[in-house]
Amino acid sequence: MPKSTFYNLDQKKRDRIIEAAIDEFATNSFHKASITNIIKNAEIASGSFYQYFDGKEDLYIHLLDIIVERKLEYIDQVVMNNPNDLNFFNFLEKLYRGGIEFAKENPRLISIGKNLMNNNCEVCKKIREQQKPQSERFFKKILEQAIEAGDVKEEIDPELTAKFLTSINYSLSDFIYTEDGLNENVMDTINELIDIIENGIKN
Amino acid sequence: MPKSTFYNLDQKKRDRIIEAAIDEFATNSFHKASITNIIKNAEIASGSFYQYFDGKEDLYIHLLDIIVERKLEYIDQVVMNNPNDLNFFNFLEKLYRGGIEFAKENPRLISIGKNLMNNNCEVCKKIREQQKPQSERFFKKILEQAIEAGDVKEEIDPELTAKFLTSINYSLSDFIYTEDGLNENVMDTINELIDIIENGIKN
Amino acid sequence: MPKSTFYNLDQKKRDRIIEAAIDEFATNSFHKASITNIIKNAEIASGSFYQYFDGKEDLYIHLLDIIVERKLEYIDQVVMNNPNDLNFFNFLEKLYRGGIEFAKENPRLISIGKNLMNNNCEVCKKIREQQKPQSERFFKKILEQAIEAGDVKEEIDPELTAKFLTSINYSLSDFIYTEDGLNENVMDTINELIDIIENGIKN
Amino acid sequence: MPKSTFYNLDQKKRDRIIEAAIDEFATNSFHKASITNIIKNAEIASGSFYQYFDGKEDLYIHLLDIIVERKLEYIDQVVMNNPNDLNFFNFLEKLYRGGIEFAKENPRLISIGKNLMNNNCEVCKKIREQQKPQSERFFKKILEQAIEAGDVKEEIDPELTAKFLTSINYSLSDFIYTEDGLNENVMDTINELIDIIENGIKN
DNA sequence: GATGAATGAGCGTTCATTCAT
DNA sequence: AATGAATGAACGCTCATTCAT
Repeated sequence: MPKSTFYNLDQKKRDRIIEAAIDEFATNSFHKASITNIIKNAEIASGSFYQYFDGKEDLYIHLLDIIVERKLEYIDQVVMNNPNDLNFFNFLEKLYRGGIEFAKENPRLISIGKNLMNNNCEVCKKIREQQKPQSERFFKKILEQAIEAGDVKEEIDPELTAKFLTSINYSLSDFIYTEDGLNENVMDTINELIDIIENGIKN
Repeated sequence: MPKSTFYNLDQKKRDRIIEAAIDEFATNSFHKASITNIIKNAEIASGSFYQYFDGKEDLYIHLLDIIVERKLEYIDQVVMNNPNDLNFFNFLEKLYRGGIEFAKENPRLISIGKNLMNNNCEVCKKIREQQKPQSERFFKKILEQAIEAGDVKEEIDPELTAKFLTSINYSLSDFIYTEDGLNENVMDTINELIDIIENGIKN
Repeated sequence: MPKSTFYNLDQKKRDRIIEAAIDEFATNSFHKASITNIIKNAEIASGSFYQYFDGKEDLYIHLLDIIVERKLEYIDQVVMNNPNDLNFFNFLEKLYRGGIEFAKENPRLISIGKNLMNNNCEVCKKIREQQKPQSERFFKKILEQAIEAGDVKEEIDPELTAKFLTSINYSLSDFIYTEDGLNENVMDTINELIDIIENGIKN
Repeated sequence: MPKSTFYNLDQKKRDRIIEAAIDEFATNSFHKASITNIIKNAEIASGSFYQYFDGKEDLYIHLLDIIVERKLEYIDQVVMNNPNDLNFFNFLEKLYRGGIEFAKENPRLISIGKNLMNNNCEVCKKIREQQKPQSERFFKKILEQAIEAGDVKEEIDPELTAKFLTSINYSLSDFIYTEDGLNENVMDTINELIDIIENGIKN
């Protein structure tokens, strides 16, 4: 958690620091990411950094909080436009679509997230243990609701399928880029994907 | 590429170096992985290391070559046992099963692979750009064969579905561990997974 | 010397600062003692500190003045109760006894004093050069009086013996703690000590 | 404990490092002492230092070992010249004399020792707890022998008197310097001191 | 008089790599 | 071919002090 001094800073300076930090952690693993670099790019004094944050790990965790927060805004938009009569597969489509759009607009944040998920350093492991199950629980809950609503067949194992949907959700951002660069027809892709899943588990 | 001096070493010494390197890169990101540590654990002189390899990156690339080579042995076994009358979905099951088994028996190698895929450092990006399309091309080829053989319906986009199957293949190893530890029933999991896919794209 | 602003502070704030400073200098050498820490524990603004004192050294010297002042109160009590018919060795006993009691009740102040005596940093050396001779002069004076009064034999060298008595006085506080913790019978100890000295130099 | 690499160095370089370290620790408390400074004065690369020692604490402990070792040479000389028919007080005189001479010739080592005894930092406390009782035990042992031999009267408490003699031993070096500089007649001083003690505890 | 953000020199330490033997 | 000492840039971080408000 940043210290209160960080929140007392004017918006511009705070933004400069966060921007520099995102840049650095997006292009480097936790250990490679250099506080020295962030300080240089944010144009603050080295001592100042430690008046805002407890240290490298503190900044990193704050960055992850920001990512979750920003991603939730996308999900919220989906949920807002999701009247109860939408079925599970339409909901899933909106969710994945939101995820893709978020990834498209925030490639650096996605990069940080991916590094977190795959880096075996102690800090990353610790943070993962706190955060991992949340996404799976979310998918499990909406799957159970979908079974109850009759959208999804009863025989599937919600826990396993939740893992499956989570995994796809995580790797979705990989679909944005083809061998040759940005894939402009991602939305078609999503629809095909949903079709496959729908054929697999619909009631 | 290791220098010729490395291949002139006796097997035992070479093994010690590779073992130490796998250990180090399996538990640390490229940057955090310490040549100093590898040298210590392999019990060689620090100067010697630079007579075998050009540096850290050279060793890392060699390690990745070893991983690909070892994984191909598993796939080869599957292909060997794969008479032409096996249909696409049985083949896919064997492939994934082989992947899971490989992951189970070589957790350190999988760990290195995951790090490679998700680390945005220059070295990792460079290597990925060289290696990424290979797996997708493999799946695309067998998908096209499966369409021709009538196992898979014609309407699907082979390129997209190849990406999809590749992505699942990569994330498969995540299924080995549940929240509570080792998942003993992975094979059931695979079957459920294949069923979902089969329902989605079969002819 | 604290600035006048310090003396304009209300007693409570002044006490908080001195308390925090004593705590810090009692547990750390001059260099390790942290103004930052003192500021935090005294709950004042960092800028304020430099409106009260010229800096770390200024505060330290002020602390030493306080210690001397407080110790003199103990000695004063001894002197007050010291009618002229007390002989030198009774006086010495009272003096040492007072010292022990002071050390017992003010372990932090003693700790600061010991650090001052043994730290070779420039600040400490400078202060020592100003303060060291005072104690020796005190003992020399009362020794000369004791010789005149016939309590102590004429052959001893007052200057040397003053050094000797001063040195014992300084190290007296070490006797409070045995290897196994607090020594409950310190007063017996003192008496034995005085006996040894008395046998050594009495007339 | 220095690493083996340190002992592989040629004598000259080793001496330069130890000299620089003694200089630094003699004039600064443990925390103030700067490895950077030692490195600069010893004219070695910063990385080299950490190939010789595990770090600051390791070097400090090694320095203390050197001090003990060098001081024991003085004591050994005394013991060598100490035929059994020497009585306790002659022995004590030689011991103190040796101590004084050692302090005279090695003021920096004495300075380091004094700092160790009086610095409340964790490192110093830890080391003290391991080393403190040794000196007192030494004096207690020879006191008990002296009582048995009839040199010292039976009524004294050996433990207390050992503390007393140890304390004098420690503070002896303070006698070398008077207010006005080096005291040339230290040996007379010692004799007077021994006389006082002898009058106090002899049989 | 009070505040607390800003500063930057300095610290101990790590590490990939070089090079003389 | 083998050795291991030497190197020095870079790192995360601390701290006394300054200064604008």
